[in-house]
Amino acid sequence: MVENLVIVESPAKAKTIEKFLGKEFQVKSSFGHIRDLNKKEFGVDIKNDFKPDYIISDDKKAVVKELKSLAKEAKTVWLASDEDREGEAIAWHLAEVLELEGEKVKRIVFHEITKNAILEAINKPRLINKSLVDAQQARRVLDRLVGFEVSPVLWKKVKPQLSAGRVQSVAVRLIVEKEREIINFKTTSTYRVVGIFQITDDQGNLSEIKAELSKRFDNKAEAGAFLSKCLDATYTVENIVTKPAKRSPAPPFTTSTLQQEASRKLGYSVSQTMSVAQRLYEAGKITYMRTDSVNLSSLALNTSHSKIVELYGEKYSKTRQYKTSSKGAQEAHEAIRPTYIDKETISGTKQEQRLYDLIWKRTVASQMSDALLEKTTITIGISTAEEKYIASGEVIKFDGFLKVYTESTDEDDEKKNGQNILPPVTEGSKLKCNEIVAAQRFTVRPSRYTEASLVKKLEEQGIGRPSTYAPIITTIQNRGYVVKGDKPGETRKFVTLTLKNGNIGEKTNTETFGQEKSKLFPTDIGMVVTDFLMKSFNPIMDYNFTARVEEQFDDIADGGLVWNKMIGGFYKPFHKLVEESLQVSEKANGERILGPDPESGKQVSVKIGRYGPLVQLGETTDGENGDKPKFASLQPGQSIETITLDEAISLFKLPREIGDYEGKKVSVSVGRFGPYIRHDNKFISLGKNDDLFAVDLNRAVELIEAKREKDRNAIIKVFEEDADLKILNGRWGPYISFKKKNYKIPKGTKAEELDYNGCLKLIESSQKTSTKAKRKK
DNA sequence: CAGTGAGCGAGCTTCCGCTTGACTT
Repeated sequence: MVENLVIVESPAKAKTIEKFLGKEFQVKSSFGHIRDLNKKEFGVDIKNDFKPDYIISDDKKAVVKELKSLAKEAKTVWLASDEDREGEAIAWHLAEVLELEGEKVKRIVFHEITKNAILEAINKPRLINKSLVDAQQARRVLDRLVGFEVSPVLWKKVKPQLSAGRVQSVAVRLIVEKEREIINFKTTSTYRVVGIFQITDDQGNLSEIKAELSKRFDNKAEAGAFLSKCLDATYTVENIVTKPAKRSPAPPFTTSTLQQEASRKLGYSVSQTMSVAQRLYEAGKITYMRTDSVNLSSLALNTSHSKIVELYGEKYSKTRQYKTSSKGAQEAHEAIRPTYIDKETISGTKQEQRLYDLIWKRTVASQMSDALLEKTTITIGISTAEEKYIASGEVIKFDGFLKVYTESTDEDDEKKNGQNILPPVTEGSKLKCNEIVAAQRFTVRPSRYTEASLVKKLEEQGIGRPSTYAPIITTIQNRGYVVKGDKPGETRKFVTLTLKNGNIGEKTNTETFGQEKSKLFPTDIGMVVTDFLMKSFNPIMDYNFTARVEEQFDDIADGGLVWNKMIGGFYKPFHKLVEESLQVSEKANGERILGPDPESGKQVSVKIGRYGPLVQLGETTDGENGDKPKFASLQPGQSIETITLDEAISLFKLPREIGDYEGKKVSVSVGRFGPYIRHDNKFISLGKNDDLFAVDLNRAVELIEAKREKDRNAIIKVFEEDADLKILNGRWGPYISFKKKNYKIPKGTKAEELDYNGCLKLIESSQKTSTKAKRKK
């Protein structure tokens, strides 16, 4: 029998700690929370002072059973969950469920997983902090109240299965507002003037200075007038300013900054980053990956120092302690760093190695010296005009942390990271002007959020936690509020005026702009739901809502506020909003009237229907006279917000008949799975580059024949015994098709060699496992 | 798998934060 049972949250942590503690300690994991509010019911007894109804969820029953029996045998149970609100609550739930009382239970916390820290913690046990637990209960109950009262309003007013919540609804709001900002953005242009000057030094070497005019012109005429003024101008260096500057490294990674950098530098999605990090953590290669702390342990600081000295020398080392600045941080863990900083590389998959490399560099760089720079600004005067040219350069005098790592930014503008060295000049020296270019530049419209930049924004507002950033992004996409996608760039013309060799020339070029990859776009549903929530539940949609309730949670944690009193204060006005919103009879469908149809004069409108966004021709009230309105679904890429009358009207022209083939009609239309050709009751998807309104009979026949060819190759084997049973070749390789259901062929089994009985066996065994899986759910 | 869009009502959905597997149709 082991006398001491230590319970931590994660099994990987348990394994490490067990090694530090002697044989008389057994370390187990709770796998996070063991109890939660009842999911099938409302879970909160509103009439009874918001009493929570906690239950042990099915997937935790086995864990709890094991912990219970171990706890019974142990003399002392050490609850070592994290030192934040959620961790304290986990400890409390464990104490309750395992029926631990008095001397038998001890609460301990440690800030780093080292032998010393843990032994120290064991020597300084404390009691469970019930105020902190209450703050968690308040957080939990508030989220349940919001989610389970507002979501049903959406089912009634918009569409079933939708959801609303303190975090997700605000995340969607951010994306919707960004989209409207883009829709409403008015592009303007100015003329930016750049002069290219030449100077010859004493040795006769020629060098070039690129300088930008201090003024931008509003239009071509003004820019042209300026260039004319410069025809006979001379240029003089009027002023040279040299200033030292320094740049400091970014702090070590938190969950959110790791997600951002892995997205920018490695192109990982937020969830991808988290699962790769999880594998590194489980392999003992990095510290815990869900954290909001930038703190490094003293051990980490020491190994960083010696590693930096070893690799780059003493003057590259500068030990730094960072302070967390993000709102609502709870700092239960260290920053994300390599467990062993002296290991520059690791074994593992390519993905793991790249992420580890990023973490290693960021951690090490954070403990390195500042980079020292010299910034030079040269002002060039024009003899015939008042404006000045400004040339700026930057020289790195000492690279410091830049030797290892530079943080990326979201706005990858034209600026290069490299140095821009200016040639040596002296005040008063004359410059020869080689060329002046005045180019039309457009204002840049805002870009949509990436997964990672949304996480950044949420963190800045104190919304969501490290463990929830990735799930939030999945949720808002699963609910159909947001889609991740690309947008092709548009092209536009721009004018450049050039002054060279005493002549002013004009040229018109084209450029592409506004191209976006892997960005978050709101759907029509997302917009309609956001508008509805903004109108009916404004206080909850406020960007500061979370921050304000967090303040109250802090008061609860400090013992200054009783949790169910706080919830009561929130619930009364909130529930009134719920009731009021239900009293309004009309549904929220985002309807927009586009105008009359030029042919029939009937009204054309767009709105959300039962099956998604649609256009409608005619009004329902017309139905009295026998004419029912016509409907058509919007195509992917179209939205209620931006569709034009012309685009809407062309949707009614489907299905479009384009001719006959083999005596049967060929038509084009669009369905749930995108645009298709219909022929002889068969459906063939259109290719990505085919235009629905441009496809002709020739192209259609091509596609029909291609499809026939593919179908011929699809059948690998048929059986005399049963016509329903076939072996087919699909997207993922061979599979068995039987009575309209598909079955997998296990790896190592050759499809060609399978006989009738072999197939039946596979079908039987797969049916067994699938019913098992269903039962588990 | 490729129609649909009236209205009613059965029975369903839904939150956020802690954790890791079990899943690949």
